[in-house]
Amino acid sequence: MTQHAERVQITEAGAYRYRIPRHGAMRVPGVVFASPELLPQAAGDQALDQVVNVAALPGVVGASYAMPDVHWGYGFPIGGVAATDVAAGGVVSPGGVGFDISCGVRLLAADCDRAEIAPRIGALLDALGRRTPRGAGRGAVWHIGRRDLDRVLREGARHAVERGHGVQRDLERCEDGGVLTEADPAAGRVGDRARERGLGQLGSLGSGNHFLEVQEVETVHDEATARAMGLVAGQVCVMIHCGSRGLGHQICTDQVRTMGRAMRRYGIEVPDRQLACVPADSPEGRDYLAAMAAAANYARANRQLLTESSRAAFAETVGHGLDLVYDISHNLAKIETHRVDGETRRLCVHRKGATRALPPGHPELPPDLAEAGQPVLIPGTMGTASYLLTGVPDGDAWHSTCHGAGRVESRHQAAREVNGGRLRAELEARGIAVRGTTARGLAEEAPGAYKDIDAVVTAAEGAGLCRRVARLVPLGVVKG
DNA sequence: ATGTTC
Repeated sequence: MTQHAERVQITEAGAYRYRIPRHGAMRVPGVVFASPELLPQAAGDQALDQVVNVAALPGVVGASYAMPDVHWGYGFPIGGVAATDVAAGGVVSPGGVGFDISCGVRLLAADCDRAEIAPRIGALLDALGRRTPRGAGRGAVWHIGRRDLDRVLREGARHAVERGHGVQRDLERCEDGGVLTEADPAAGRVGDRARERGLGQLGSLGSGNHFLEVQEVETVHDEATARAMGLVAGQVCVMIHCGSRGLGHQICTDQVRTMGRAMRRYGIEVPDRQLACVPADSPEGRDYLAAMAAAANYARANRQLLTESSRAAFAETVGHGLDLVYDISHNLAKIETHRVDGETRRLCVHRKGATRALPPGHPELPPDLAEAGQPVLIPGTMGTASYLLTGVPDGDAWHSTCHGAGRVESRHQAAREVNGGRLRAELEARGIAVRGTTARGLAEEAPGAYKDIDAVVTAAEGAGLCRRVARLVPLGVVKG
């Protein structure tokens, strides 16, 4: 029997902004950035209940935030952002990062326009498909031993580049330079099972909503910023959306198990056991963050290897190169410094299905992007648009914005309503080349199962979280 | 998301 929670009470609080006043165990209010249409409304959708639950985490400051693409997730909503004050016993929660640790997006810019590659798009997609292991399970392009895997976990994309998989400039265009140096995959943090799964999947795409797309810059909203990021209208790009595969999933599973036990020792109570958490500055909290960083490094190395596969496919079919625009995660907890009530505080910022969006002038930007701001990469649904955004001064929610379209139908529901073969034919008829894995996999990712990406970005921009730079549309898609 | 149910 299903028991439906009482509807969460929300009030309008400005442009594309709703507020959930504090009640019950909430330590801070909830803030939801959305239009009326984007608010979770399906019966049984408990995303807003999850926003309320997150507001009860020990040490949480500001608000429990939800982005316009928010939907139900494990403990935390996907599209949720919450920060805790580390020095005040603020917690870290694996549920606030998600199972696909450091899942993220990479955008590559080709030195050619659509017309130039149009005659060879089929051959290009064939080559990309052939070189990109995808779907559930094994499939690596870089076969390494345990010692090298340990270096991947410690050094991320930097290690891949050191071993010849990429160029130095790639690292300059990765968040954190492609490596979280606090990673520590010591035994007890990253187990044998996680390592075993990771060894067989380096350079693979995965499944679900992960994809590799050849895209065209369809609309440039801000020419100067787009140019500073290396993009002009009509240009061909590659967008890669994937994460830490089975390794990240296994690390999350293992950490959630141990954290559930540790939580009781700290006397922490949470409204949902999926919000298991411990103080970020505790032995168990530091263990989680070190293991999470190792998984994040794997994800960044993985995207680096997928980049090299794409470069090889472009070189052999169309004879063009690919420059990295940026690589950004949307599933991560980060220790960051922010102003809270007039004081500088160290916060553990959880972004789960939410993207960091640094404004122009932020000290963490690479020098050649200092004036433009951080490229914020928003993958849309298969067959629809994707966006390049940037951060804004005084960006809300600790400089965060949306991460994608946001699912509104379950995979099961989508698969029941859509015929994968027909969907593929429709995409091909619209000129979008498709290299999929299974018909069911395609059906589960049908555009109708997601919110409208244009509406999500309009809400994120309207709420003052980010600014549009360019809109990209697919020419061909390789689906996991 | 995930060797799609340890």
